Formats: sequence, structure tokens, C-alpha cells
Amino acid sequence: MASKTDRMDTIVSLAKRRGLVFPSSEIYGGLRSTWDYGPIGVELKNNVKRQWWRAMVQLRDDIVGQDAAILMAPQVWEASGHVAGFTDPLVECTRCHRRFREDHIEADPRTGVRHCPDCGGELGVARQFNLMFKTFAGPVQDDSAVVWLRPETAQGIFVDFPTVQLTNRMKVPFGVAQIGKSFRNEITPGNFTYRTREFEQMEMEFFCHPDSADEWFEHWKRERWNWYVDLGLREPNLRMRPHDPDELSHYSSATVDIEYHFSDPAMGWSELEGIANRTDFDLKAHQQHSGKDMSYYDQEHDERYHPYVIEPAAGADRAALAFLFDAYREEEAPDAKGQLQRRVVLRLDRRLAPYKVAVLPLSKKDELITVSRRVFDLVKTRWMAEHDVTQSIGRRYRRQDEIGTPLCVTVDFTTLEDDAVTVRDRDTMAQDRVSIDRLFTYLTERLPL
RNA sequence: GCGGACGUGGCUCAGUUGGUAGAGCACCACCUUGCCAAGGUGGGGGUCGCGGGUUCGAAUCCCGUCGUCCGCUCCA
Repeated sequence: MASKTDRMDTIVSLAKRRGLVFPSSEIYGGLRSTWDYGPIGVELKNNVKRQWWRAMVQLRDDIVGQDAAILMAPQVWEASGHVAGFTDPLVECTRCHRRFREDHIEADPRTGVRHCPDCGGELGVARQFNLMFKTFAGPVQDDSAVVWLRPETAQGIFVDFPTVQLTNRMKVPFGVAQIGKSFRNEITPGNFTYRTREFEQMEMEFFCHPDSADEWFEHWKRERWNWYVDLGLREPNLRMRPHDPDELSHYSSATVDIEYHFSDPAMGWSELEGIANRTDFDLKAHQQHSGKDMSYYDQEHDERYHPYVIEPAAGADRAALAFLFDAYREEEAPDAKGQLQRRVVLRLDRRLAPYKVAVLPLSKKDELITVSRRVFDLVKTRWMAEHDVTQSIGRRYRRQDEIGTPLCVTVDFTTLEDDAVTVRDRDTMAQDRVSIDRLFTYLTERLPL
């Protein structure tokens, strides 16, 4: 039984209290496994996605982006193997109600009856459990109108491979990156936003020569590891875990997970991202099913082949959650009387912080608010910022600490005379006096893109 | 989906043997203070997850349902 002091409870409570993330359709009692990102949460998640895009697309000459439709021709999922391979036949014990995958249980050769490995009870009839969401396109709801919600964004990249390669004159090796929602009808979602049926993926398919696939696999393992570390995840909380051969996806020849150690007993080491060698499985499958040529012609070496694909596939929600966990600190800080008080602070990397700057007038006096308002109007043109005028200055600092705002700009009575403000740093709690003229430059130097 | 626990204002909870809801924090206004939360005064907010039943009367009893958490399963 999880206690109140478990980190997940703390994070969920902070998320709700400060409007980061809360249950979806809550007025109707909520819908299992669905969460809404509030004003602060959407900034965090957008920043995660923005940093991913920056690292994968903006700063790489060999990767381009795209945004494919969620709904795709149903044949895509037959070709990809998801209609057949994404199905789990489950059987349940009639006595102890434990569930097993049918293909992991052997039937009694004489009677044909399957018995529960745990209690020996008889197992019920297998039920197919396809993890894809099924719906209908158009007015007629029959089999011909069936479409699926994509369970991964990757297929959009594979089917568009020839077009993107040609129209952008891409030469192998090159990659295509995409961020978007995917849907999986998980049997058991849970752990807050960690496993949900609707989730957002950040996937990149890197097309390379079959002979260099292993090399690129290693390259992307390093790159992706470094991405998390660069954005602040502490390395002792990260590890690389290779999949055993029997847990590999139907499309993969090798997969490594980047796992994060969540400081919650129920979660422990959990996967943030999988890096898979998808071989030429997908391109060949689509060529076979569509009849279209999905190969690549290397003019320089006069060689035609189906590229291998190295895929780093990350969860945006999972990454955001991990950054949140890793940034959360409870510290002691002296109050006005010098007494130590609890201080909750999100030590998020500045690039991920929802608000970069809070502008705070020392008091609610009109003359201060007029100035702070002007400063705020200046700051917000460049950074997500908040203007907070309510309650004591100390309390407002704590509020900003709690959502990880790196810099607080305070307008005080001296400002009216010297046109300077105090900038307070979230991490060091140090204060700099900065003239308003120089403020823009000062902030730019301290808030990396 | 199956088993167990739980569901009262934004949050944390109190509500005695069923008689139509309280507190602290938060929030809003004004005052005070004036650089690291919780000073004063006043104020708003809950048909007790939802639906049905029993009862003269239910937050309190019964049934269903939705949701959360813990196990079985799964993965970005």
C-alpha cells in the first residue's frame, strides 16, 4: 500500500494544485487513463517537445520533420503487422482469476484443457485483445468504413518515405522525425501520465545502409542518453536496458530501452524511450502490400536497396513526468524571522521551465504595479512570463519555486528612483540589481534556448 | 477485464446509533507589512463522485455505475 509520502502522490498533488495536469472530464467523474495538461503543464510538455525537435531536427542536417495524419488507410496496419501482431489472446483462470497470454500456456495433450500455472484451475476461453482503437470513417458504420487510430507515429514516416526522400533530395543515411498522438488500448493503464491509452510520441526513423545499421544503433543510443542528461536528468537515475530476444517487438531485431528510476516504489526503473533496429521490415512490408517500390537508389554507388531503420521512440508524457520527478526538491529555507521553512522547488532545466520569468511588484501600490506591468509587457514579448501581484513577496517567490520559474524580477520602491529591478535566481536565491535598460540582455544571457 | 481498499468545498480532513453539512489551508476584497509562505477585517464556494432504491427523512443503509489506488498483465 502506497503511503502519503510516496513521491508519486506528491507529484500528482503538486500537478493538480498548480494546474499542471489533472483528470480529464472530471465534472463527469473522469475517464480512466485520460489527463489534461493545464496552463503550466502544457508549457512544460511543449518545452520537452521543443527541445526534442531542436536536438533532432533543427540542429541536425541529416534529419527532417513531418506531421502525418493520425487516421491512415487500414492496409497500413495490416502491412505493419499491427492488426495481427498487436493482438494478445488472453485467458483467465476460472478459479483464481489470474490472466495469462494464451500462447504461453500449453494445453493438456489428452483432454485439450488448459490449466492455470498458479492454482491448477481450469482456464476460460481465450479472448482476443487488439491494442488498437477501432473506429469508423464516414456515415456508414460497417466493415468497409473501419479505420484505426494509429498505435505509433512511425508508420506515417514509412509510408511517406519515398515522397520525403525525393521531394527533399535526402540521401541515405537520413532521418525523419515526428511528434504526435498515438493510441493504444492498454489492458491496464496507470501510474498517472506514465501509461495512458492516448499518449504523445516523439519518434524518429533513421534510414541507413544495412551494413551500417549497428553503427547507427550505437550512435542513437549515445545521442538519446545524452539528450536526457543534457536536459538535467541525473545520470544515476538513468540506465540502458537491452531487450531479451523473447521480448522484442514483431518488427525489431534489437532494442534498447532508456529507463529512468522513478522515486516511487510502484514504478522504480521504467522505460522512457526505446531505441530499436527495425531492419527493413517496414519498408519491405509496405512494398509488398502496396505494390509500390519502397527501395532507395544510391546513385553514387549505383546500388539499390531497402534501408535499415534505427528508431529512437520516446514518450513526450513520460519524458515530462521524468523531468518533473527529477526536478522535484523539498528544501529548507529561512523565512523573514530566520526560521527554517519547507521550500518546494522544481529545479527544472531552464529550457524546460514553464515560465521563464515572474515579474513581481514588491507591494500592490499603484505606482509599483504600473512599473511592474511595464516590465512584464517587455519581458513577455520574448519569454513565457507571469505577473503576480497577490500576497507577500516571500509567498510569491515560493509559488514560483514550486513551478520551477528560474528568474523572478522584483520591482520595489527604489525602482521608482533608479529604474533598476532585483532579479532573484531560483537555484541560488541570489539577487542581482539590474537596470531596466539592461534587463533584456541580462535575461537573454541566463535563459538558453 | 478479475479480486481488494477507497471517493465529503481547489487541497487535507471532521461529521456521533440515518434527521437535510463543518474546520484548517487555499481563493477574493480592503487594511497592514515591505525581499523569501501561513498579520487583521470581511467575503465567495459543497444537492457529500453519479444514478436508483429503502425510509416520514440518507453524506451516513442497499444495488448499480464512474473514477482512484494496490495486485494479475503491458510498454512510448
